[in-house]
Amino acid sequence: MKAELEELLAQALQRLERSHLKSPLERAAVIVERTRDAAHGDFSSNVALRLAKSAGLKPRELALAIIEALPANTLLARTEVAGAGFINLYLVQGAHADVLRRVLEEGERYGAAGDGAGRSVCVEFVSANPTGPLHVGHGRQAAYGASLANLLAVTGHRVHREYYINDAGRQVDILTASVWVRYLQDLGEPLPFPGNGYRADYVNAIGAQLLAARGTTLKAAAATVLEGLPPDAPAGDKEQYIDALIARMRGLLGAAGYESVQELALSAMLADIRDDLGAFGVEIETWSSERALARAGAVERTLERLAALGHTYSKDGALWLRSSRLGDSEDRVLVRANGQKTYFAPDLAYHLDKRARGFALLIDVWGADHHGYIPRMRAGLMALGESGDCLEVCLMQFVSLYRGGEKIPMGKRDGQFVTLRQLRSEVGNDACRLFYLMRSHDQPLDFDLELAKSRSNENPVYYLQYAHARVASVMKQLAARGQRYGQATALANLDRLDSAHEAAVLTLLGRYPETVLQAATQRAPHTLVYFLRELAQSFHTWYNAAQFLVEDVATRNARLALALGAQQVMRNGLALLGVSAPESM
RNA sequence: GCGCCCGUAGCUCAGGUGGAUAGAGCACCGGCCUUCUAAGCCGGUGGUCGCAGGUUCGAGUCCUGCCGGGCGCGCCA
Repeated sequence: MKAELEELLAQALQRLERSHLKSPLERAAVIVERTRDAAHGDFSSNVALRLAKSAGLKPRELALAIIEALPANTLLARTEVAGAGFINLYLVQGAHADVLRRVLEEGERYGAAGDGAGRSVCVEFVSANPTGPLHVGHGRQAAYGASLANLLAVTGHRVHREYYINDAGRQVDILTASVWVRYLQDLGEPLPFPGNGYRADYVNAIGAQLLAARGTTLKAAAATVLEGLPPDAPAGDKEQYIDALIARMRGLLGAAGYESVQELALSAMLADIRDDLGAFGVEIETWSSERALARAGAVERTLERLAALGHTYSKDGALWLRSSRLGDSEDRVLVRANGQKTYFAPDLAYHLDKRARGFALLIDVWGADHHGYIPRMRAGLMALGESGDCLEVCLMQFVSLYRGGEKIPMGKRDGQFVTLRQLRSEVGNDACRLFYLMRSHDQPLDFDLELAKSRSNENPVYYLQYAHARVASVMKQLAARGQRYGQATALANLDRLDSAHEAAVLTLLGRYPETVLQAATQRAPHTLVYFLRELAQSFHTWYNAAQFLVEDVATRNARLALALGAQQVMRNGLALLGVSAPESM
């Protein structure tokens, strides 16, 4: 609709270009937008204001000339010049009815607008370390990533949802040792729990699982384990202690024994995470393992390629990337002096792998605390011959939990944090998803548990769902009265939808595809939430002002058609947000 | 010190590539159920858009400098 109107204006300008105007006009200057105020028509354009100077005319004069030069069309009922030189456009009545016709015809496909042109996009999100359950911060990333992926999919992109598992490195070793200590404690060994270990219930549970699976085969005496180890905190250094403990565990169990504990711990954690996301309605197509990638030699190949291209050098015994030449503030270490790779090296290999798998665009959803990491990743990709533009990072600001106005402290090591699972079971998936998506991603989120739980009018979830359920309820009432909805009758009588309330709902239905496109383009699912609130409000207002189930068959069916159209758009929008659309409440 | 994000109504926040009188929810005040679900609707109160300059027909939006808040600046992940 918008594009067609812009085309009409462009044609009018072309005519003027020949007769009135001196300098040629830029096509890009023709912009038509929805009006905020119905008194300004359905659409308006500021093109005359923008071009007045170069045309050598006053804005209002130019606007008038443009209107006179408009080609004949079937869209516009009337036009006017208003304000400083705006051109207001009023659509013919039938144009609104056509929107409803399309909604009912396209059903769940309505709103799909194909600007993506089949571009393949990999959306990587959550990617939490498998050393503990997902917490409320991950939940926000999950809701956002899933919704963004949905939006991209309906705007013509080929979307792939992915989770990167950091299943290598020191944190996983610490988890492994923590589990083993709990296991030994269960066997009665008087072993102190390491100060730097993961002290939480889930570690105890995995320890018990290990005991059930392996019996006493991994047992070692506390004295043997502790012999010669440096002191733990507070007397000593907890980092040194845990590293020594891990080394001791490897020595006592052997590589295979150690690996088997780690395997069990990782698979338990991953099972929990998969289950959690699944229950949250978040679909992941590929779980990429850092370890698997490393074992396949991808990290080594990446380092070799960087070296071959002259982007690395050695200094102080470490291997560095010349990232400062590619937009980063400084060079970055890839391999430490002790021979161990930094987190950066395998992560870069992983991103290269995604490109090799054919994704044109890599969208990463990260926590805001990782923002300093972006230039380095981009520099790494550029060093590997990729375009810096192939990576796009969406930063999620933090989530703070409140209960009754009081902030809940969150720390990962002390076991005090609130998990996503706890949050979901307390407030429900729908409230979770919507609360997570109500704010812009670069706005910190204060999540109040009591508010999200409340079944009151403070809770916006019900407001949206209620609009959907109300239509279902009307249809049930219709059936109870022994009447039926006739779509053909409805479509033949759409001119009965002549009230201001009905016009408002129709306009919103027409705006839905633009909203979806905008939300996808700006990576901003929250704009869809705001739209749906508007739609719900517009519907509730109409519902209260008019009776749907009236005697007159033509009017009744026309109104039901509009109600069903609003319900359809509400359902489509909620689906993109991952929120359910109930038939009754 | 440098970098990223933020500052809009009492509170929590929206405000596509600059546009017409700055919006919503909550809170507060007053109305609406013998009629399709009152988890709803209608009306009202409430603003120097952090401050100061600049760009132009026009700035909450763009530029510069301050002030205030959050986060990050490891051979951690």
